[in-house]
Amino acid sequence: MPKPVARDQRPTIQDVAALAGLSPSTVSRVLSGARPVGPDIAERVRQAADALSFRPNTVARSLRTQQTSTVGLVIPDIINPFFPLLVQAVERATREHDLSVLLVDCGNEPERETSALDLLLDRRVDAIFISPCHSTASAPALRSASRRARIVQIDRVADDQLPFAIVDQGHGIQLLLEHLTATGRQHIAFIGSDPSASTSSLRADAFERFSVAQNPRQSPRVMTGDFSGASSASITRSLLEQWPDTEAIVCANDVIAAGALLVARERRLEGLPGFAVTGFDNTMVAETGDLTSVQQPLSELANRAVDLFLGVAATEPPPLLPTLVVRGSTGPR
Amino acid sequence: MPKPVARDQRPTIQDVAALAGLSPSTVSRVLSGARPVGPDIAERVRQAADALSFRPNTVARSLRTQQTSTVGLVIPDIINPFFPLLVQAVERATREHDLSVLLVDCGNEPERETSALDLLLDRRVDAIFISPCHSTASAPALRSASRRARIVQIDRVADDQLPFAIVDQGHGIQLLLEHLTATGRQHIAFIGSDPSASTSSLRADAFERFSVAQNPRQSPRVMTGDFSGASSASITRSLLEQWPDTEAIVCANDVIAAGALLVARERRLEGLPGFAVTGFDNTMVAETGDLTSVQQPLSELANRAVDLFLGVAATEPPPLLPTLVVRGSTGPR
DNA sequence: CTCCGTTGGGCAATCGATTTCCGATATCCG
DNA sequence: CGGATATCGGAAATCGATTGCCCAACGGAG
Repeated sequence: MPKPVARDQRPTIQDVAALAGLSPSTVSRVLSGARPVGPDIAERVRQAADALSFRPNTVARSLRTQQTSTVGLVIPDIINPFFPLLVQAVERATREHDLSVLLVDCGNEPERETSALDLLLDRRVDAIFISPCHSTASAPALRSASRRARIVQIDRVADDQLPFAIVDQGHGIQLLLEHLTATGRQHIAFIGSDPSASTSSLRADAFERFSVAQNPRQSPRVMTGDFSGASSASITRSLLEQWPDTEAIVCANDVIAAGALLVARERRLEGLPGFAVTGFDNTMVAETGDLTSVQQPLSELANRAVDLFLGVAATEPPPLLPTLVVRGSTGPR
Repeated sequence: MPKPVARDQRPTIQDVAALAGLSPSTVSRVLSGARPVGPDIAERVRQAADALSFRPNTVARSLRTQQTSTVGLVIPDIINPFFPLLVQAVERATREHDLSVLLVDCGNEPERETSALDLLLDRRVDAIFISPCHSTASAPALRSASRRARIVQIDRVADDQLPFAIVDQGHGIQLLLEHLTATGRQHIAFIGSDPSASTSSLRADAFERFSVAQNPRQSPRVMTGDFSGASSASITRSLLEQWPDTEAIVCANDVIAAGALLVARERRLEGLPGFAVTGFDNTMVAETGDLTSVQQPLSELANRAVDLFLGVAATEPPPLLPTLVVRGSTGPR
């Protein structure tokens, strides 16, 4: 099973010590700066070290120091175009602290999420950043993992007793609704996505709340359920049958919005020029589809997650605020 | 700097041995099956192990066995919607061999790619899977890294002396051109993407080749350069100024195609109903944008990369063939 | 009944760094 | 100048598993 390829041996700290005529302890101290070392000796060590182009064995170090300088990142589904953005942000933020990212995609299945946590714990990662795939089913595994390593929930939350870094979803919805009403849309509907994701339900809740506040006599126009790309076009059509005077549709994410936009285009051709569609997350899909969307401050989110891990930040800072990105899908035309 | 959080100690193999009244060696052998062990003793070990819910320390194991069961995956840019697909495929394929993925995104910068390789080598990954961000600049670092660990190039190639797993790009272009001519398009143009990616230049080359073969008297209509989302619309417009009778545009990837499609839609409105646009990679952008595209067999690609790493497969198997996915962007209408 | 071979358990070395403890100088002060 | 105190280098323990080697027990063959 393991490959028998003979690669050349890398020098160890012993080799460096031998070449410099010093002890391994001294070499270690020079290289890690753990304790002051005489300048001439330090120089000798450095010379020997890069004569051999020595690089310390991270595995041995991890065993001794009980730190792997690695964080696990568990995400629901990397095909969901939001998560590449999150992965990128986390990767950037952790790199600044010399941490590497062990990525696991659980494919939206809580059981795989659980085994991902086990895997990462076995690997003794210093922390696990997780966007829980299910708002309730993910909680027990999270809780039990939290006894073994630092857990930080990011973007989504399954257990609000554990640390989390999140963005204010309601504020995003508010920005969209303000934009839509400011551009003259009165009757606005909402198409949701997988309600078992905490962010989705927060978006739907926020829509209902603002919708009722704005128009108390009318019950909010909400389609709840999980509408991925393909089904969102048909759900849009049935929405428009049910409420034909709808002028704008707020979608729970960009992918759904893209499907809705196909229908919207038909509408526009049929003489409803002002019809608007909005997405959420400002993913590549929003960019390429000319969709108005909401951008989450992902760098800050990732930084906050790192701060929580390091114990720098408090457990529950006020959530971060997203911003609006206006594009053609809400244009007047 | 390190967090002082006191987590409970995990039991070691010594603890299990003590509880079972046996030696660590025996416990190890039972748990790893390295050597046959008496059935009653084996049972005693297993009981003790899960009484303590013992999980072996992967770090210690790695140090001893000189294997980390980890592969590094270096990608140019996770925001490019193709790479999430690749990451997913690699993650799946490696999981089946109990390998974890250490992901590094180099942001299309060769220097960061080089330091990513160093990082992964320091971490003693068993193999590095890399999609080199630059067809020439990436080569030296790859070559030198290959002396320390098994390198497998995946999707893109920078050094054809090193193992690689790739898909036949030319065949994808051929499928697109066949489809376009079969649906009645004669004058077909091409918009390229970053020519320093090996796949991009292969796609452009293939287009030129087939284009000349089909119509020897006419020089191929090719716009080369790196046209990301935003600029692809304007490049499309200038293409159409230069060759006004163009009936279809083949784009080097889905993101570019999405931009071209915006222009194509204007065209259609202006009375050119048959105007077609195609993408490449069949990413989420193609799905949401209703783009005809080419799908690469990514599971097979990832499996082949794993086989190359394990030494199961030969160094250069014939490249895998992609398939055509027809959608609305090449419809008649 | 003896001898040899096999099976299976344990001791101790090992992987490669870090870190504790110790001792030898060097420094400082009264 | 003696003694307390830093300072700094080295020997050896340590992290937690795997594994080479030894040896006891057992079974089968002669």
